[in-house]
Amino acid sequence: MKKENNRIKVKDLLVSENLGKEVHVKGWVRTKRGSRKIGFIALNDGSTIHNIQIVVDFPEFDEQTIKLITTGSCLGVKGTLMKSEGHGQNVEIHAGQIEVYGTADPDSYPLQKKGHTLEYLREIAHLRFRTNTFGAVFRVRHTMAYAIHKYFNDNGFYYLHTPIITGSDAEGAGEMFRVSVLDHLDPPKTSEGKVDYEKDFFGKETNLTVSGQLEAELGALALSEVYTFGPTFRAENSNTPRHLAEFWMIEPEMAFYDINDNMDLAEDFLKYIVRYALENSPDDLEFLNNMYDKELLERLKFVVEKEFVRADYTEAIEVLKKADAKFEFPVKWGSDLQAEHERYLVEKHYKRPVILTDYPKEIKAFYMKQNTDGKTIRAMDVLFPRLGEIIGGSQREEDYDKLKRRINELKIPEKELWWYLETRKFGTAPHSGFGLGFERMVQFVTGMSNIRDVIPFPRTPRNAEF
RNA sequence: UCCUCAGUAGCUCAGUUGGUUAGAGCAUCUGACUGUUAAUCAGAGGGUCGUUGGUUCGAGUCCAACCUGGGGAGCCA
Repeated sequence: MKKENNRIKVKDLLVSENLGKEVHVKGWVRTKRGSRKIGFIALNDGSTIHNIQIVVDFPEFDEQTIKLITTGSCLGVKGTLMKSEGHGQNVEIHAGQIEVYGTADPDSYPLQKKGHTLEYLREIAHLRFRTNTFGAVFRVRHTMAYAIHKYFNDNGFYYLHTPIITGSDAEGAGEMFRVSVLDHLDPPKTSEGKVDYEKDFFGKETNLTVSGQLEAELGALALSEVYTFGPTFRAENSNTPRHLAEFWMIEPEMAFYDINDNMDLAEDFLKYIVRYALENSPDDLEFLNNMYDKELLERLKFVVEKEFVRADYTEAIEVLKKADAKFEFPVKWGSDLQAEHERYLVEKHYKRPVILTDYPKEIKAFYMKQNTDGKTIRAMDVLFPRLGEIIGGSQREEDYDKLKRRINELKIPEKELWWYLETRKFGTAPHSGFGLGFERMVQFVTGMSNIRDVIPFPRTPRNAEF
């Protein structure tokens, strides 16, 4: 790879053995301190959470130039890499030449040397990358995204790009964002007075996808093992630290996997991502551990090392009924588990991640494979500490008649799903899959408590800034 | 969407049962200092108290609505 004009990244300089050599570094000023004659600049270029210290003999430089070096300004520095005379760092650069690329007026630059609240930084999301915290979070996010692709690639999965714009609301996963080019003040109308989407761009009603699963299934029933990893949209009015209107979802879909194979994959996959982050982002995770969540590293190691507990829904209900805890919502077979129930199972009872299976069919989606008892389906939810449900998946119903009957029972427009049903008509196969919300996984690994702090530009109700 | 807490200087906050001229730390600016580590020390500037309306002789403080943010819940990933 061609490198730009001999610049060396801070990450490499900090472990460099080339003491006494001339080096060129570029980055943004975190702090400047010192006296009349000597100054110290902490410079960061995003390659690592650590800064390189630039030592400046002020009398050797033009006073006007020195004045431009303030917190947030951008510099290129040529100088000599030296063993540091001070404590706190091994090496430092004694500046020979300083070029100021961009100034940052200290009076109006919104970031101080001192820490800020996450809420304040959220308001300046265009600049928050320049803080230690967000540098760490987004480096870890990248590492995890890479780990996901690597895991699937190494295991023979194909990355399938499912559509962002969809013509069906089949899954019923939530409220959708409509995609339309019609004049919303004066749309064309049908003779019945409704909006005439035949006149719209696609000739039908279209929305932003809520899930790539159904399309992924089509791929799996030919390519055997596929996964999607892309943006997903929900127009729900959810105001919580765990929900976004636009988030990234990972959805593997595998032919010939039953529910047990599915669980094995989910557990192995989650452990792989956590292990990969621990091994490849140790500095960033250590920083987050020290600053925000003292038990973070311990918890991550725990997840990697311990086997997840597997239990079925009915068992979980029994545990909850016997539980020595007061719940706001009643525990009853047939109703969905509430957040408090999930938390009790994971944090109090089993004390490790839990995979729950065989839920009542009434509370789960139409495409899940029905058990022979006529009451439950082969669904599995992976429950994590702090977050609750992090993965939802199932073996899919591969029987044409059963699937069609369920679609009709739930009054889902069968016509819209003709293509989905055809896979069960021609060469159907047992298959399974699951969905993982990427940001929730990043939350778990970074320990950030608000999901808005693990995606660069969060989209939430009444907020689409940047 | 519901419950709950909050909104005062650039940032983080204090502000007593309603009472004269609204405070602190940090940041910024000026000065001092030859090795600092969120440097230190001295001084200075900086406010329509979220918005609108109301109660009152008098509102940062009480009331109402709205806006914004945090936490919890629902919906979910």
